[in-house]
Amino acid sequence: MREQQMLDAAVRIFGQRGYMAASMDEIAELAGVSKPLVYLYLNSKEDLFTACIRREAAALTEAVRAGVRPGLPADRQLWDGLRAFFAHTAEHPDGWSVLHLQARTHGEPFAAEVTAMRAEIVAFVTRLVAVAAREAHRDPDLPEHEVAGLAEALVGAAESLAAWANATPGTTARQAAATLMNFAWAGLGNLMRGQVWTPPAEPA
Amino acid sequence: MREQQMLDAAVRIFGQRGYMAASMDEIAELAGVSKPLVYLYLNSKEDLFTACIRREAAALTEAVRAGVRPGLPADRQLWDGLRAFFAHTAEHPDGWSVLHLQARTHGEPFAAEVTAMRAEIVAFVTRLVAVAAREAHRDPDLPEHEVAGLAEALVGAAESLAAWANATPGTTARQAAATLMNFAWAGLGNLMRGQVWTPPAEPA
Amino acid sequence: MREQQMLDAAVRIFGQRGYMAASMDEIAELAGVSKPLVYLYLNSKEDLFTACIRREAAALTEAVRAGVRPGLPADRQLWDGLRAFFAHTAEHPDGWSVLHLQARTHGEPFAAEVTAMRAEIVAFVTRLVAVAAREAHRDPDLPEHEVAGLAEALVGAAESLAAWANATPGTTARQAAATLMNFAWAGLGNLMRGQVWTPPAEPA
Amino acid sequence: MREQQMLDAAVRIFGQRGYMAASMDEIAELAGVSKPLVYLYLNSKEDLFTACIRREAAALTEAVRAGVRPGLPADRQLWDGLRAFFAHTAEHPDGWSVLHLQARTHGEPFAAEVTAMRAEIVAFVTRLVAVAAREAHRDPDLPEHEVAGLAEALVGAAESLAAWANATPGTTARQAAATLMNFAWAGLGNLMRGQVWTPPAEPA
DNA sequence: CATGAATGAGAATTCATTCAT
DNA sequence: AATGAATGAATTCTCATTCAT
Repeated sequence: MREQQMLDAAVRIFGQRGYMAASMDEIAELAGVSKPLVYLYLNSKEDLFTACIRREAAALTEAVRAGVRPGLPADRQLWDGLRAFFAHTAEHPDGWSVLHLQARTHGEPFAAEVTAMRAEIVAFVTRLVAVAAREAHRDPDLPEHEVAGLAEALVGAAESLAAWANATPGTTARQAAATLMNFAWAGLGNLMRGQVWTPPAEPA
Repeated sequence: MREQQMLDAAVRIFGQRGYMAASMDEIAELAGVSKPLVYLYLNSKEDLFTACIRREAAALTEAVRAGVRPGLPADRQLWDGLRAFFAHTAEHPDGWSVLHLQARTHGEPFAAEVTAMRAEIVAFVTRLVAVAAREAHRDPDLPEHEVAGLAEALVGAAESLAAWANATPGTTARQAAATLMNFAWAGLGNLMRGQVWTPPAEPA
Repeated sequence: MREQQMLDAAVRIFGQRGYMAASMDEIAELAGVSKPLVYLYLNSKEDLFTACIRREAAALTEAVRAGVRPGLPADRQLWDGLRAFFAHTAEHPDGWSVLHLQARTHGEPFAAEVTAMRAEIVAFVTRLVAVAAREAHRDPDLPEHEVAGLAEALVGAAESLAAWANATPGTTARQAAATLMNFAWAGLGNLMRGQVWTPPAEPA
Repeated sequence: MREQQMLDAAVRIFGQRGYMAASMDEIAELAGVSKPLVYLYLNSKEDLFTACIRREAAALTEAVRAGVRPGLPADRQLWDGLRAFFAHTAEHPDGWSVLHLQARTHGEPFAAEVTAMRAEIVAFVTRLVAVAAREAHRDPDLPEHEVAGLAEALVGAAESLAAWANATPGTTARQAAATLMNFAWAGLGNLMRGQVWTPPAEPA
C-alpha cells in the first residue's frame, strides 16, 4: 500500500545519500506523494528511518532463515545461510547500505536496531559452530570467549565480502559464499595443503 | 603546524558527530582558530573531510607497515601486521571512525579515498598469502581470484573485529589478533581437530 | 444543534490556546465531528472565529441585560449590571478570553466585532450616568465628551477587575462589583454635585 | 546599534500582527537585515519577543517614573504619572500593544514579564492611595484588600482609557488623564472621608 | 449529510561560506 | 596572516483547506 511506496523510496534515498543528507522532500518526490503525507504515515524523519531499518532487517533475517534447512549438517547450513545472505544483499544494495552503513553511523537509537538484528545472526552462527564442534567430537571444548570472537569474525568477514561482491562485477553470491566457506571452514593453513572445502552439488 | 591542529580537531568532530552533523563552527572552535582561517587552509568542508581521510589513512597504513618486518615468515608478518592494525585503531578511535564509518557513508568521492587505502592493505595481504602458498609448495597454485577473495575476507574480518574489540572492554589488540589468526590461519575445520595456531613468543 | 457543539469546542480551544495556536484539527476533534463538516457549517477559520466572537458577545450582553431591571434607580441598575457581568465572565472564562484577549489581538476584522459589543455596553452605561445626573438635578450638565470618557473608564475598570477577580481565588462576583461600585459611584456622586478635580495649570 | 533596529522592527510587527502571526522573515526584512542575523543577536522567536517585552516595559515604567516628582502631594503625583502614561502609550502604540495585548495572550513566560511590570505600577499607585489616606487623616484605615482592588481598578481603567484615547482621534493625553482623575480622585476622596456606597441586601 | 485521504504554502531554524577590514 | 560580521540556501515540520466517495 501507500506506506510501502514511501518506505521503498526512503530506503533508496537513505541508502544512497545517507541519513543526514537525505531530504524529506526528495523522499516524498521519489515516492510520488506529497511531503505532508509522509509525515502523516511516518511521524518524523527519525521514525521514518527507524521504520526503514526495521523493515530491511526483518527482510534480511527472513531471507537467511528461509535459505537454511535446520535438519542438515552444520557446514551445509552455514553454506546455505551465506548464499542467502549474499544473494539478498546483492539484490537489495540500498537496504544493505541502510543496515550496514547508515544505521550504525547515526546514534544509538538507530544502531541499537541493527545491533539487535546482528545479535540474532551472530547467535545463529554461534550455534552452528557449537554444533560443528560436537559433530567433530572436539575435546576439550572451544572456550566460549573464543567462539564469540570466531562468530564475530565470520559475520564481519561476510559483511565485508558483501560490499566487495557488490562492488566487483561478475561476482555471484555463490562465489562469495564459496570463498568465505573456504576461508572459514578449511582455514588458510589447510588451503595451503590443498585441503579445500567443497560445496555440495547444486540441484538446479 | 596550524594545519595539523585543524585536522586534529576535524578528525575528532567528524569521528564523533559524523560528517554531516559536524559543523565548521565547532571544528574551528575546537581547533582554537577562526572559521575563515579554516577555509583559508582547507577550502571547503568536503576538502577538509578529504584531508582528514587521507591523513588518517596514511597514518594507519604507515602504522601497519612499521609493525611488519619484511624478511620474516608469512604468518609472522601477518601476525605483526594485525597487532599493529588493532593497536592503531584502538589508539585512534576517531580516526578509525572517520575511515571505517564516516567516509564510506557519504558518497563516492570520500568512499573512493578509503577504497584506495583498503586496496593497498588488501594487496599487502594478498602478497602474504601468495608467499605462504609458495612457502608451503602448494600445487597447484590457488587461482588469483580466489586469493583476492581470501584477502578481502581476512581484511573484512579484521575491520569487523576492530570495532568489536573497541566496543568490548578488556579486549586487547593482542587478543583480537590472536582470535583472527586462529580463525584465518588454522581454519575452523582445523580448530575442530584441536590444531591451533600458536602466536610466537613475545620478546618484550 | 450540530453548529452549537462546534462553536462550544471552538470557544474552548480559541480561549485556551489563542487564535493562531488553535488548530482546526483540535477543534473538530473536541467537537466530535470531522474537519470537513466544520468547513461546511463555518466556512473558514476566520469565519469560525468571528462566529465565536459574535456568540459570546451576544451571550455577555444578554446576561447583563437580563440582570438589570429598567425601572430601578441608576445606582441599582449599575450594581445589578456589574454583578451580572462579573458573574458571567467568571462562569465563561474561555468566552471572556476570546472576547477580551483573543479577538483584540488579531487584527481589525475581529477587533471590530468586540468594539461593537463594547460600544453597546458603553452606551448603556452612558445612559445610566445621564439618568443619574438628571436624578441628582446636576446643573450645568456634564459635557457629553466627559460622560463618554467616564463610561469608558468605568467599563475598562470592570474589564480589568474581571481578569483580576478570575485570577484571584476567593474573589466573588459580588465582591468585585462592590469594589468597583465603591470606586465608581462615590466618584461619580461627587461629580454629580459639581465637585470636580481641577488639573493644575500648565506652564508651557 | 544593530540590535536596536531589530527590536524596533520586531515591536512594530509583533504589535501589529500579533506574536504568532508575525514571521521572522517579515521582521528581518523590516529591520533591513538578513534572518540569520536576527538569530545571531536574539536566539529565537521567543527570546526576541521577550526582549521586546522587556524593552517596552522598561521604557514605559521609565517614562512614568520620569514624569512624577516624589515630593509633591499624592494627587499631583497621580496626575503627573497618568499624563506620562497616556503620553507614552500614545507615542508608542505598537509597544503598548505588545505589552497590553500580545504579551498577555501567549503563555506564562511572556505574561509573567508584563505581570512584573504591572505589579510595579500597581504598587506605586497603592503607595499613593495610602499616602492620600494619611493626608486625609482617614480613620479607620481602608482595609488592605480594598486598597488592592481599588488600585487594580484604577490601573485597569487607565489601561482601558489608553486604548480608547488612541482610538479616538483628538483625545490628548491631558484629556484622558483629566477624565480619569475626575473619576478616580473624586471617588477616592469620598472613600477617604468614609463615605462608602452600600450594596443593597440580597434576598437569597 | 459526512468523511478519509491528500496537499500547497509557509513557519522557525541552521549552516557552509564569504566580505571588509 | 587573521577575523568579526553577515547571508543565501536548505531543512524539518505544520496547518488551513479541499476532493472523491
